[in-house]
Amino acid sequence: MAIRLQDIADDLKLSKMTISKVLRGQTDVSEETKARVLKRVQELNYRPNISARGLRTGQTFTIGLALPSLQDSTSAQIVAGVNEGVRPHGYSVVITSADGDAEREEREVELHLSRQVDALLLCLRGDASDLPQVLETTTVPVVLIGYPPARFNGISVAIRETEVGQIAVQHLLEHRCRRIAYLRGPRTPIGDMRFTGFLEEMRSAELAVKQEWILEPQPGETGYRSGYDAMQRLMAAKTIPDGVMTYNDLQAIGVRDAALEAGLEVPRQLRILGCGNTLPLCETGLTLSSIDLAYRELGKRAAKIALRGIGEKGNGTAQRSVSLSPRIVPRSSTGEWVPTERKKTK
Amino acid sequence: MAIRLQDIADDLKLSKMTISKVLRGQTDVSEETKARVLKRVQELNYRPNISARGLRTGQTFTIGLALPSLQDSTSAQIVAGVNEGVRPHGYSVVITSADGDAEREEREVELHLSRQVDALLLCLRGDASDLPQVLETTTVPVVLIGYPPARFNGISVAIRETEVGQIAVQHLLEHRCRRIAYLRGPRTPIGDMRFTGFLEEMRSAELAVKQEWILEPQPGETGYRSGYDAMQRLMAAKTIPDGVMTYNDLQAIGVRDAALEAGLEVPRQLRILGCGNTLPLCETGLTLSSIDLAYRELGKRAAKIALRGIGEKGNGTAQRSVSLSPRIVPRSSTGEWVPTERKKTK
DNA sequence: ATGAAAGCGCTAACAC
DNA sequence: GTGTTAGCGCTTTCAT
Repeated sequence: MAIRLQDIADDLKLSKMTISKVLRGQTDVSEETKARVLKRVQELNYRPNISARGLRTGQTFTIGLALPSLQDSTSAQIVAGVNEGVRPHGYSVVITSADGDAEREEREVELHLSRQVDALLLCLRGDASDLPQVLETTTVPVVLIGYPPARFNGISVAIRETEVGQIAVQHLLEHRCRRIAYLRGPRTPIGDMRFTGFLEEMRSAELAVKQEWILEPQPGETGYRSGYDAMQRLMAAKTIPDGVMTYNDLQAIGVRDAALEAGLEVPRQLRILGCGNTLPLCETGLTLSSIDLAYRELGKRAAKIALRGIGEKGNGTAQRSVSLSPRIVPRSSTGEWVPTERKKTK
Repeated sequence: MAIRLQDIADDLKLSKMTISKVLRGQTDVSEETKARVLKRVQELNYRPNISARGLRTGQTFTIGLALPSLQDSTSAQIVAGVNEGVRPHGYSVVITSADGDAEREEREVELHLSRQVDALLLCLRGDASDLPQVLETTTVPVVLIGYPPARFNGISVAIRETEVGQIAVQHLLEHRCRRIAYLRGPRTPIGDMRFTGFLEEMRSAELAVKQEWILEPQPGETGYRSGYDAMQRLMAAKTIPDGVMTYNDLQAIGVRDAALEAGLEVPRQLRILGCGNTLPLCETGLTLSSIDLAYRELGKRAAKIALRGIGEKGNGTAQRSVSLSPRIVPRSSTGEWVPTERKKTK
């Protein structure tokens, strides 16, 4: 077994209480004993047992992060952000993944509660319509990451997904697009919100939304191919759009390739805007403009809010939900046509 | 406070001992009480306090994962793999990141030990030369992910990095390359091993290794630009290579772009092999051949080994270290020149 | 088949 | 300043 408080006490002929006090920085200990204790603690490499402390104090200094999956880059960013957010406060993060399974989502939450996490960060599957039932009978602070299901009235942090559609249209308009096509994502709340934003902004710009320029990929098909296929369909029509916005970056690359193969000039004849800013190919000749979704920041904010929520039992200065605005990352696929220019290295 | 064993006991007019037994599947309880207990446990939504259990049994059912960073895709894959590996055994994973800081690496380990993790998975910074000192005074099973520093004699799991260099050369040879260039990564153990493998295989194929075809990027420069610049240097020489292998995929894309811009035909005149298989652009016209490093599998294996190590106190059936072989993922950048062909969708 | 007692390592509350 | 007592929620051991 590891070394305990009692061991130090015996060694120093003190009571373990004194050791405990020193370790927690209580002031009612003489400088001398404090020094002796600290020294011995160092030497013996003592490390407090957090389980025991947690049992006594009711705080585990652990927060749970329940994710729908760990495969996608979104999750990875959230994980990084949450870690960053809790670090300054000495908290640890326990991560679980439901791997897209609704039932497991429920079990995940149970697991975290069982572990007595001080707070729970919950990120539901994109198409989840209900909150895990377990949450109804619990008192730990929960922060939802992403959009909450219907009747949820707790705290949540999310990206303003409608703005995604809005700024996309704005950006394309600024670059003189008038015939804008939209490659929808799946029929999830997020997909719908982006689309709503798109429609709103098109309307307020008094631009026509042609039915055939709104494309919907096959369910489960949101990869490169769906973008490629979509662009082919667009080019088969009488009028070809001069701007395309997609649900994610991979689709945008598909759109780009289909367009280039058909001899279209990008961005002169067709401007392409991806979404997610997930591709690291930022310096390629024809670089993809995209929309940054700030998931990392989202995770960080969620963590901060949760941590603040731990102190104030009931509601107190009740935390408010937060939403973050997406941001256009302009690159050459929506920019002017500039023959690739590079700095010489010496 | 949450609901406790005692609450159920009171409610059912039993002792908490009986409840505990039922919950842990002991057999010396009558079927009838068992049923009653289970029912009430469900209704009251009881969840055992794992801290308390851990305090008593000495097991926390938690394993620690200490990473050097959370930003890169490698980490994300390891995280996913570890999670997958522990799930079937009811373990949870606590993740920490040192964010590239050597001192924090030490503190990370301390944190995990303080949390009484049942095992620790440790992934050191690429240029770490020493094991955290804390480990010398601990007894929890440690599994090192990646290559161990010099005098480490514990268990580790790693990718066979020398094989990376070897299979790269083999693959290029099979595709009739004879003038092979190598864009080295940083001077880390991993970078060195890959290079060693490269040299070995070149030697056994009796191919010349020209000094000017071994390129080394500026320290800290392993992105797109370093590949682009490297290729420009290669093209400035008298003889241009007919095959290039890089340290990562982004560099390979840089190489590709520089080559294409200069009018070289890829793969006919120049075959390019990346490393890491990290770019999701698998379906673009000119797709990048790469080497899959199986970090996810690595994480999974590490977890499994650690879990097995928990039971067997001392050494027993002492676990052995494991290494995984990298795998070529051939695509068009090293393949024959095939004009992009695509299936029509109906 | 059920339960009482003891204790895991720690800290809050209160002596001295 | 320092030490004593009690107990967090659970399981191990041993009576009944």
